[in-house]
Amino acid sequence: MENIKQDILPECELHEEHLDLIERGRARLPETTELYDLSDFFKVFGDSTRLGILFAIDGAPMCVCDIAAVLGMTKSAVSHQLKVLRQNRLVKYNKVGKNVFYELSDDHVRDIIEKALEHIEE
Amino acid sequence: MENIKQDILPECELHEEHLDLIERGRARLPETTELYDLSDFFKVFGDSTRLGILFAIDGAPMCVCDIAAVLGMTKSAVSHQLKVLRQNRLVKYNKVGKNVFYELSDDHVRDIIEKALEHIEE
DNA sequence: CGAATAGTTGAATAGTTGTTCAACCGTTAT
DNA sequence: ATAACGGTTGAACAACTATTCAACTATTCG
Repeated sequence: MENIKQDILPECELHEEHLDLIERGRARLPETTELYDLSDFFKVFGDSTRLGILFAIDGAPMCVCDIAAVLGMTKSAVSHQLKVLRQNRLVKYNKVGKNVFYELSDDHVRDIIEKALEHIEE
Repeated sequence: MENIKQDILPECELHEEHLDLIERGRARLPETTELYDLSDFFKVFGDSTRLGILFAIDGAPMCVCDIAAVLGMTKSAVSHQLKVLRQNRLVKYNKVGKNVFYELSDDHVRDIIEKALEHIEE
């Protein structure tokens, strides 16, 4: 999902103390793939439509049409975003007749959003 | 940062039960502006370079050049992303001679990243 | 002073992303 | 069977975003 950029020569003069800081900084850095997984995860929450969907279905499962009505959007747009949420396992669904009811896949999702809300209100 | 889409007519047939579901869904939905603030906040974390910076400076303040060396990127690219982190008050800095040392603005940032890491490892 | 280094910035470009539109599939009801 | 509805999908387009490049500021040092 993103390009890899590694092992480019630093452009600044590297005194001993800085070399030490760089060494320590590298040690704190997670694996590249983990960094990408993490940013991809946050990207899912970085869209107001997807957040809206998560809030809407939090507590009561809803079908696509009703989610679209709640958000004031087309079924298609909502369905596209539900696909993203599905792929990241943030929602689960079950079909009932012509309807597909979506709900939060677990309470973990709620936690993450609440933590962020806390930070914002300050 | 995003377009507003509201009060579009729902396209699906609205039986009474669905009207009730929609009503409840709307009640759970936060204010539009709050939804945008929240998604904007997550967007900041939705980039591996910015996450890398946050991990790198977590624990020890670092100057731009050293951050660039840790990540294997140019100073310019790092500086651009530091600006985003500054604007969202996730980092603070102080100048020492020619260097600008950046550090995490508070422990809240750490918490949020850890919560997400928990969710991913599963 | 002038040269060198650290950092910032704006414009340009390439890549990504969200919504729309139209076509499609599956289920239900006539 | 066929029409109608709920939902999904792929292509296209517009808007956005991250990196690069070059130019710039500020500070230090000779």
